[in-house]
Amino acid sequence: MPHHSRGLKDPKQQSSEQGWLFEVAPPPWEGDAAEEPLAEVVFPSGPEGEWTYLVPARLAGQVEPGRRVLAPMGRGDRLLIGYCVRVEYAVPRGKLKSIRQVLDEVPLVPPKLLALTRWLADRYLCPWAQVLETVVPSAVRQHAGTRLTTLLSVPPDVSARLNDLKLPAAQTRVLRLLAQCPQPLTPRQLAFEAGCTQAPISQLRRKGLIRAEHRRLSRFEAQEVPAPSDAPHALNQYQQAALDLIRQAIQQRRHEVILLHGITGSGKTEVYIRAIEEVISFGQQAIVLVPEISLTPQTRQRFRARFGHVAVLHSHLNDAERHWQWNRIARGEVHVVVGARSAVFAPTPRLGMIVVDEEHEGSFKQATAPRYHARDVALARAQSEQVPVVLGSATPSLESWYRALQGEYRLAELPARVLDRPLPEVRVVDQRTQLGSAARHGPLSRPLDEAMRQVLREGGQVMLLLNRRGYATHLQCPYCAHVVRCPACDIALVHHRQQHAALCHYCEHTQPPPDVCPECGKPGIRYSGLGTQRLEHEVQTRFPEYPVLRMDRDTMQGPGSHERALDAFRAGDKRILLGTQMIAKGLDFPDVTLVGVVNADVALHLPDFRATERTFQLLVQVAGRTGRGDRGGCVLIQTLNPEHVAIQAAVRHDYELFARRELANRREFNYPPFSSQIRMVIRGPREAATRATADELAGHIRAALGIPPGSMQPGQRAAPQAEKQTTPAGQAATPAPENGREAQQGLAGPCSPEAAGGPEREAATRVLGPAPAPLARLRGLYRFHLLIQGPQLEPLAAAVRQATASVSTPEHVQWIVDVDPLDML
DNA sequence: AGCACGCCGACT
DNA sequence: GTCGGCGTGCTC
Repeated sequence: MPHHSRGLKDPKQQSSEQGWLFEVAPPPWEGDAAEEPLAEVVFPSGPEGEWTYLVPARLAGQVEPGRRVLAPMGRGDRLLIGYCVRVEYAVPRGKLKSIRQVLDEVPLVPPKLLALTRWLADRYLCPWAQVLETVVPSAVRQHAGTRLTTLLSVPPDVSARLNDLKLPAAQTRVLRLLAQCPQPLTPRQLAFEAGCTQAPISQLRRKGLIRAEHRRLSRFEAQEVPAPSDAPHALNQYQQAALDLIRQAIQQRRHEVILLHGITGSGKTEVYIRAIEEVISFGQQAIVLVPEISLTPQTRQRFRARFGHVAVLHSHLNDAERHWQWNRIARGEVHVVVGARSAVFAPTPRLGMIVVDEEHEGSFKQATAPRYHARDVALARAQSEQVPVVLGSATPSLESWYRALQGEYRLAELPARVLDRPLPEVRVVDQRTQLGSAARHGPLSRPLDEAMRQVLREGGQVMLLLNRRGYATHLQCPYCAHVVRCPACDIALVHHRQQHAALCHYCEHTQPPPDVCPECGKPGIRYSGLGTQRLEHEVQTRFPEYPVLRMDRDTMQGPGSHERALDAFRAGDKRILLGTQMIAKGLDFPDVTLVGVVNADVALHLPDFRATERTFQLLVQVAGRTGRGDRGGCVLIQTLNPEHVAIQAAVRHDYELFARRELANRREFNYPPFSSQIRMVIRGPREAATRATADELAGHIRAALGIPPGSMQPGQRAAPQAEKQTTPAGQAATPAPENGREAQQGLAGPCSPEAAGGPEREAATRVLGPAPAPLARLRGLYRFHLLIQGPQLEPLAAAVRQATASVSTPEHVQWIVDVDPLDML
């Protein structure tokens, strides 16, 4: 039976039931004579599902849930590594094979985490074993940094008759030395101490006078420099109120979700730290999830300065370190675990709280199977362990915000910055009126240019955000309008002047930039579309006296490059910092008194219903980089859409305005949080076969959901967000959904009073597509996608399970299933 | 995932 | 007459 057919429900729909994550196994003492221990095993590389094996007597105590085993599979009894997920006492049914060997000395996954992995497999529609392989770091599976060692000791009965034994001199010396030793020794150590070779030791072992045991010991020595300690910062009234709310939940040992909505610079971290202190005082541990990008040395220092026993799980740990940290955490030696996405699986024995900082960040969603969202996993884990969760953000995701409005989460607001610093003034530069002077002013409008000059004259620093890397974002022939595209990906190549190459941002394809049109052969290809490289060039030309620092994926390659760049900016060697969104998040430079957004519209018109949300979040985050010192700050946003709600709300620092408007939009189109979604991408080397598989899958899913084929509900569009800026010849353009009607209606448009809290209207269940994905070809593969949408997730999931089980994939066609997709490209 | 069985075409 | 193509199905 496939493991997922048992239908564990979404925790949110089942919050009243306790213990929903746990399996009940009959206690061993209730079994009758014919019953014996049977192990349920799942295989990461092997057939899907759970397989039952006999536990031979010699392994009786060793086979337990969470430990890996070697088990025979198939006619040839090929030995496979599998995870034991359950041991039951039952009468064996049919002919069963036996476990051959146990691979781990202790469970790699403790019982509570094991239950969580099962929940993940159900929720994200992937094999249980695949989840286990994700949750347990490979360093732990490989026992990295440990060595199997022999430890020698003298049994007590031998110690007692030590004087009665008649032995050769060397053996007597060895035995007496070892008997005196408080700890067991390795053969090597013993030989060294006794000043002899291995021979007398071997003799003693053969005679049974020395007992040998084999243990896996860590060879890893931690060498952490103690961080300078840091005193608590004083809390303002809002921070105190938020902390009180969290502490209540901690003290009452109650599961509760607290959404901490705090504007940039409002001191959210200090609230987390105080709450964690409370957790530690109860002898429990806390997990803090942060986006990978904010796992900087500064963040590490901050936590290490306030807590003695912190494990910071960052991406530069080596295998031995990672394994050592995992064991430390599992032994309960760590009070606080700080890490990115995967830290949600930290094996803390007594979890007291989970904090998800910047909970709106898309990097919490894993891009490969299992495509989990760490925030949602945190919610599930916290519920099963009955502990509070704190979700913190200046711009909460609309999913979280909506739940807070519905009363599912408690809302704590930090509406003021620490030390009562004001928020920066945000001004819009309407580039529609600047068009005539664009040639003279290039990427920097006159107001931005003047503001920069003034700030630099006064000794301040400037940050410029441009969320596109490269020099020119497209290469186009002015005669035949041909745009140079990636041969494998059907996406425009970006010119990188430093590498002197045209390259594809999706597959790393690189080619020399053409100087004649590859289509019509005429010379003079136009390099247009502004990227960070060209911006750097223009700014440097315009401000020759101030060296410019550029941060994007191209300049931040080597280890430590990030840190070095930020140190240079902090020291004031560089006065102008420009870059992609990697400069927008979390940085704290008190001398930055001007932030310029060079083009706020970059992400605004992508074919994705979250485009407005992403733009608003980015603007608020980058605006928050200024005004953090005594000198105040100012933000200039260049845009062609000054009336757009994302920009207007950012100008006013008004999250609630944005949320109200965008929630109304989501409700109208039944997008999340008013519906659940599953996206499927079907890809393959041949277009026709790929499309056929997508059609077949869609047919099965529609049938399973009871949707007649070809039916179109009112308001349904033929394709899920399938608009491309450019449509290749022969490919039918599909009608596009408006990803933000706000674009047209602006703030003057209608806004229904019940927009964010009105009565629930049942959203129709529908299947959009198949249609070519916005990235219709990637790395040489054609891509089609389906969007399955409905009021509840579980029926959609059931339909997808049914369909994927009954459709077979022809010739290299693959599909992926993405539950709660964040990315629609 | 691997491995066998199975049912049709070109070789000794 | 066999060797071998890889389509379907089973593995505790």
